[in-house]
Amino acid sequence: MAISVKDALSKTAPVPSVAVQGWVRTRRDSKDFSFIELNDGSSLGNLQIIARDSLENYADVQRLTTGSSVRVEGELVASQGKGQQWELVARKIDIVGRADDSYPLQKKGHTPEFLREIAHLRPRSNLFGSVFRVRSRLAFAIHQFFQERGFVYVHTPIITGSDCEGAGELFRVTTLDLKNPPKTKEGLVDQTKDFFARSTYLTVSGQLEAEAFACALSKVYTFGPTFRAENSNTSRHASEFWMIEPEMAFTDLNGDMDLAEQLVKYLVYAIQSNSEEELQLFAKFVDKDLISRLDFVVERPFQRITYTDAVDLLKKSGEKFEFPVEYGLNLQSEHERWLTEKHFKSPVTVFNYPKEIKPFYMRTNDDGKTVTAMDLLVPGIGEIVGGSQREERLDVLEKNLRDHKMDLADYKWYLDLRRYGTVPHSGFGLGFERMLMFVTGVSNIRDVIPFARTPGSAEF
RNA sequence: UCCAGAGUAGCUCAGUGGUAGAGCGGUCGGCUGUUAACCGAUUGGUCGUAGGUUCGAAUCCUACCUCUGGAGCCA
Repeated sequence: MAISVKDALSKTAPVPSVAVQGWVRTRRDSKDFSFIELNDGSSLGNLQIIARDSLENYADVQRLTTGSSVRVEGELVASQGKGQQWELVARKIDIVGRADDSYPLQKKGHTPEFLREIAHLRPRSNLFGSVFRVRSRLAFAIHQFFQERGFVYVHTPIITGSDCEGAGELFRVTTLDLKNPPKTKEGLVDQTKDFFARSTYLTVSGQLEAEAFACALSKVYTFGPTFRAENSNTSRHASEFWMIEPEMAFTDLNGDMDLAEQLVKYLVYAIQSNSEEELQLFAKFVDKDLISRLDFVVERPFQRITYTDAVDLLKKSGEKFEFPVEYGLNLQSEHERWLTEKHFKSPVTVFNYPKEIKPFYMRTNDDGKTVTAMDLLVPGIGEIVGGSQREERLDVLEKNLRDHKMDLADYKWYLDLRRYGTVPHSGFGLGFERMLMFVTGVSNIRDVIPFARTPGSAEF
C-alpha cells in the first residue's frame, strides 16, 4: 500500500517498509548509487530516493529521465545529506512509464507563458502544482465559510433563458443545424424549433435565481461556472470562470458589505493557515510582497467610501489621471488603483453609485439619484466583488425595468418575488479566480485556471 | 475591440544589410552523499507566416498570425 510523498515527508520516525509512487523531477548519479527526486503532487516538496547499484534493474534506473513515473518500495530513513529530513532507500523500483528526452519541463525555472502552452503538463511544475492545490483549498474554504454561517448552497442553472442583466455578451446554446436552420415565415431563424423551444444561453450570473431561493431559504450562496462571451483580452478576464454569489433576505447594503469583508478575510486566513508552503513559494518566485499584503488584509478593517466621496477624493488628489474624474462617470482602473494602492493602501469598498451607471435590479436610495451598489476593490487586481441591495419594491422595480427599456413579461417570475412577501435583500458576486490571484500573487487569470478559455483560445 | 511591445535551437536570450550565436537543457564520458552539483565533449535552426526591396535580408518595407503589457467591458 503506497503512501503519499507528503505523508512520507511528515513522518516522525523511520519506517522500515513503505511504498511511494510519482513522477521523477530530477535524477543525479553518485559513485555507486543514484539520487531520484520524486514528486506526486501531494505537496510542494520532493522525496529523495536512494537507488543503490545493487538494484537488479539499476541500469534501467540510471536511464530514468525527468517526467518518468515510478513506484518505489524501501526504507524511510533519516537523510545523511543536508536539505531534507527523510529519504527513501529503495529496495525495489518499478518503472511505470518512461518519458523521452522531448519532455519539455526542465529542472530550471520556466516562464508562465511557456508553461501556459503546455497546460496538460504544467501542473507537474512547482508553481502550477501549488496554484492548483491552493485553488482546491480556496474552494473548500468558501463552502466552509458559508456552511458555518447557515447558508444553503444552491445550484442555479447553467443553461438559462434569460439574458437578464443585459451586461455582457452571451454564449448561445443551441442544437439547431447552423447550415440549415428552420425558418419562420418572415425568414428568420425559428427559435421555437430549438431544443428548449426558445433561445437559450450559458449563464452570466445565478443572481436572479439565487434571489428566488433567498426569498425562501433566507441565506443562500451559489458557487459555479459562469460564462461571458465578451471579447476581453486582459489578464483579469476569462470567458469561463467561477463565481460565488451569496444572497441574503432581510439584509441591507451594510450587511452585504460586512459579509463581503468577512468572506475575503476568512479566505485569506484559510490559505495562510493551510497553504503556508505554497505561499512561501509564491512569495519567493511570484510576488515578494505577498505575505505582508495578506497579513495586512486580515488585520485591518477595509475602507468604506461612497462613490460621491471617492470622486471628491480623486478630484482633490492632485494626481494626473489619463481619464477624467466626474460625478456620473465610471471609475477607471487608474482611479481604483489610486484609491487602493496609493491613498488607502488597503482594500476599499465603494458604495452608493449613480443609478445611471448600474443595472436595473439595484435598490434606489432615498436621494433618488444613487443606488445601493458596492464594489470591493483590492490592490493589484481591482474589482473582486460587485454587489448591491436589490430593489424589493414592486412599483420601483417595474419602473426601473421600463427605464432600462426591458420587457416586463420576461421578468414575470422575478417580479413575483416582490409581489408575494417581498423583503429587503442583498447579495454580491465574488470572482473566484480573482480571489485566487489575490491570495497567490499570480498576475494572470489564465494561470489560475486549469485549462483557461479566453477569446480565440479553447485548446485542451 | 483599441494602443504599445515581442516572435531566432527544447527553454531564456544576443545578433540592426555580408558565413546563424551564447547560456541552460538533452546526449556521451569523467568525478562526486548529491541538492537549480561539478569538469570535458557533443547535439541542436523553415530566424512566426506570406509577399516585397536589395548583388545579398534574422536585420529594411507591407499584410497576416500568435503571444505579452496596458485600456474598455466586468467577476
